[in-house]
Amino acid sequence: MEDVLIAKGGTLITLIFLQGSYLKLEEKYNPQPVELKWQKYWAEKNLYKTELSARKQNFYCLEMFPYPSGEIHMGHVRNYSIGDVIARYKKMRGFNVLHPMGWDSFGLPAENAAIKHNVHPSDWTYKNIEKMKNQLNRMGFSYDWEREVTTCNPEYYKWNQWFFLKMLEKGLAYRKYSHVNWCPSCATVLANEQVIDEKCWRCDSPVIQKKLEQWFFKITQYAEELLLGCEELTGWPERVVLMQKNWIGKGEGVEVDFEIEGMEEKLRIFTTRPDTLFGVTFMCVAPEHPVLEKMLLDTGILESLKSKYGKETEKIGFHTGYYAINPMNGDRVPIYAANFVLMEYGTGAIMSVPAHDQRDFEFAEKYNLPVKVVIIPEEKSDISNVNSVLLNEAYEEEGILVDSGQFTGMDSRKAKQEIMKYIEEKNLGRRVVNYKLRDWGISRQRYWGTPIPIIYCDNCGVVPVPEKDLPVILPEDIKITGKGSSPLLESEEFLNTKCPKCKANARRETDTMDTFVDSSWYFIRYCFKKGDIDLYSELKSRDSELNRWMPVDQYIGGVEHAVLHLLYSRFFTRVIRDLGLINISEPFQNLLTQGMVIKDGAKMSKSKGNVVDPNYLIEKYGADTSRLFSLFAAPPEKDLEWSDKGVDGAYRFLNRLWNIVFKYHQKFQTQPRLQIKSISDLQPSSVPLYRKAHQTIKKVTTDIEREYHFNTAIASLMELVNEIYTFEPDSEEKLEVLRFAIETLLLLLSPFSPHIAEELWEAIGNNPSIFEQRWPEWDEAAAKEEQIELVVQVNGKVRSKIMINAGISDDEIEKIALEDRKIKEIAGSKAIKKIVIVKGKLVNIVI
RNA sequence: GCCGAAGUGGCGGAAUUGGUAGACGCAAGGGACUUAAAAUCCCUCGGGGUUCGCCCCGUGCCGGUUCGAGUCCGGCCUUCGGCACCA
Repeated sequence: MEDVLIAKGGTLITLIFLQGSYLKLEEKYNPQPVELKWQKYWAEKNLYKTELSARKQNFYCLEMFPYPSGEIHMGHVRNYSIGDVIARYKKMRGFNVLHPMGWDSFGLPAENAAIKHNVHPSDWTYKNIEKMKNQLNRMGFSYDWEREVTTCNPEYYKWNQWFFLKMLEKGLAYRKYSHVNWCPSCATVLANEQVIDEKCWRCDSPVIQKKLEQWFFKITQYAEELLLGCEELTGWPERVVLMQKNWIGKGEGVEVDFEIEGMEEKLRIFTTRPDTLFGVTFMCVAPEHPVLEKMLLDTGILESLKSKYGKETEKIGFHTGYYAINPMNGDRVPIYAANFVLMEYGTGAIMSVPAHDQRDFEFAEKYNLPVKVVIIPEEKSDISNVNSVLLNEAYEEEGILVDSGQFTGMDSRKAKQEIMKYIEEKNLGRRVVNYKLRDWGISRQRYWGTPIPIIYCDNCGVVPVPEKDLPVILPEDIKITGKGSSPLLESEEFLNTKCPKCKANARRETDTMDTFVDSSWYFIRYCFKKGDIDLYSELKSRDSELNRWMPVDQYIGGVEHAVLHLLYSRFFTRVIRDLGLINISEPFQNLLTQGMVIKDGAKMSKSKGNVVDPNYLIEKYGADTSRLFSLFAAPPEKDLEWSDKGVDGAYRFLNRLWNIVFKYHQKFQTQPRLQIKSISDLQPSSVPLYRKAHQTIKKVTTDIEREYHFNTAIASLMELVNEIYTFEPDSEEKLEVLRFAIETLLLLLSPFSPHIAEELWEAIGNNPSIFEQRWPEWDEAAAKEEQIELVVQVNGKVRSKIMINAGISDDEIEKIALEDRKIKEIAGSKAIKKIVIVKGKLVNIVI
């Protein structure tokens, strides 16, 4: 108490001398030492360790893990800043927060680096992980590294192999022939991204398609469930859900069997337009269709057609010489083989209705095939001879059936149903559902991936590696040349093994898994601590860690993963559910897809030379400024236009904050606290800042809760700083109000710019860590304005603004408005038709 | 082609449920401080008019609903994403 009196007397120096322990704050904001100081403190205190106390609610905050390229980029800074704000905010709100990070560390770039720089993919990858981990820590992100996941670690990919075996048992993994991109010159398989303009990325030779036997996951078995599950994705952006739905691509229709003249076999087609069945003038089958083999055609023509299969824009085909009979009307129509018919969808054969399908129309024009109109628009239904009119394009809309036997005159919607019924009754076909979704090919003819745990034995055939022998370790002593077949084929030690069944000599599968397998369940792995885990025992545990944390409460990542990664993860979660490991189906409750970081109107990329290096930003401005700007410049889901000047602005803001705290921090350290009980006890000049502080708590809190609108939350923090700058603390009470405003400000700022908040929090006499503080709460009475500005409109135009007391009655508002000098001038003697009053805001006088 | 999102000052953006368009920041202009500059602090800042009181116009374009529309409805235009022979 004596100390305080001295301080009030103004002899601060004496006080410091007496106490000898006040905290020193640098006069100028120098971010680097401050940030390093607190990063060290947080690490030593293990502040981000995940806790699981039953008293608190759990919150799982997850950001998409990076590929360890060696350098973080602005996209990471943005993604992880968003996640970090949420994690820190939730922690301060009293949740147990799981906020992990890891490495999607298998994949092609490591092999490319190996070829280019002659380093082992493993060394290259782990070195990169170390570098990036340092960068992420330097950004001050609050990860619990005890749960770090590294997918290229056998401890992790062992479970990829385990899931593979489980799926094999359940018939969800199978082998079939499939195409790969093949470069004849490098004699190697190419990934899709290595094919540029149908040429090899390295040697420019044309890429050909080669058929290899490969492993698939039967995701199509879950197609309907994945589609239905979309309805539960209420916390996802609608467009992402829509993209998922479109990707699954459910099509309801009918399969119809057409007899082939002179063959036992029937030709089965799929159509969603049974109402056009009477308009069939020819049939088309995919070049791969098995019926073609029985037709004993010229293989040369067929092969050339196969080479034009798929992506060609021009439609090519040839007549097989065979004819089919339309079961509806007995029409005899030619069967063509055509490059535009896909073997993978439906039955690989179609009925062609050129009058009502644009693709068939183009094909018919090219090969001079007849066009038969069977549907006409309702408004033209009086035209008598429709087929004498030449079409310029197919009529694909619905309409009225003509020339369609007993169905003539029906509208197409009804006809669809009636014809389907007819087909089923007459046993000509059946209703079916088709999906665009294909099974997931997981085989990659690559080295740096999870070995597929399969052994090929001459006696026993395809033999799965027994679970007890997992993991099948990726051999380290290999040579990567980029040419020739997979490096695993060259590794005798890996390749040669014994058959687990008959112990004879056998070969291992040399393909590795698609890296999407790794990322399809890493969020599940995070629920356990680092090190060897035992999913077997999890199978038996009812109240497992897994069920306590899953689903992810908030997932944050780029929209580029809107389909594949998210769909595969939803698939895996269901498989894992069906194994009995987890009791939920949807892994991600809420999804935030952040926008790209743009500079000079284009996505940042090395080739465009418009990249901003986060290292440079950290060096020049520090992590707090980098984080703050990337959160302030745009709301998270929108693209962010980079602006060097804007970064200056964020830095300026933190400097203003620093300077104002520096000005008062010694006073706060020595001044005793006063209790502010309620806003009504304050002297009038204290009220505005106190009120502003409460309003800011409300604004920041609701902005975070409302779709994470950090940009407006930060704007309101800036407003509070501006208000603090105009405040003169010339009394003890006002100094206390100032202290309250600054403490509030630091608490609210802490998730965004954690280091400076922590430093200033300590400097004004509080104990660290600020992250052990509770998030502030606002007092509605204090946040409410006493006086409001009443907007007075006449016929919807603003004519006057009057300050009134909040909460006065409508009658009084009306009276005040009509007595206003300006309103009298305008409204004058005119008759008032109507008066509309919006509580506390506006009055509109209609004359 | 199909599906989706978005168009607001010189720029990034704000306006939460149909109720003051332009919060906050950047840039620009002016002033204070300084021998000077930087930094900092203060003021102005959509366009046009003005008797300096205010008035008119303004959220891609055209129309509609409403006392009142950036916001809702109908029709266009532009930009950006996703899918693309899926029968």
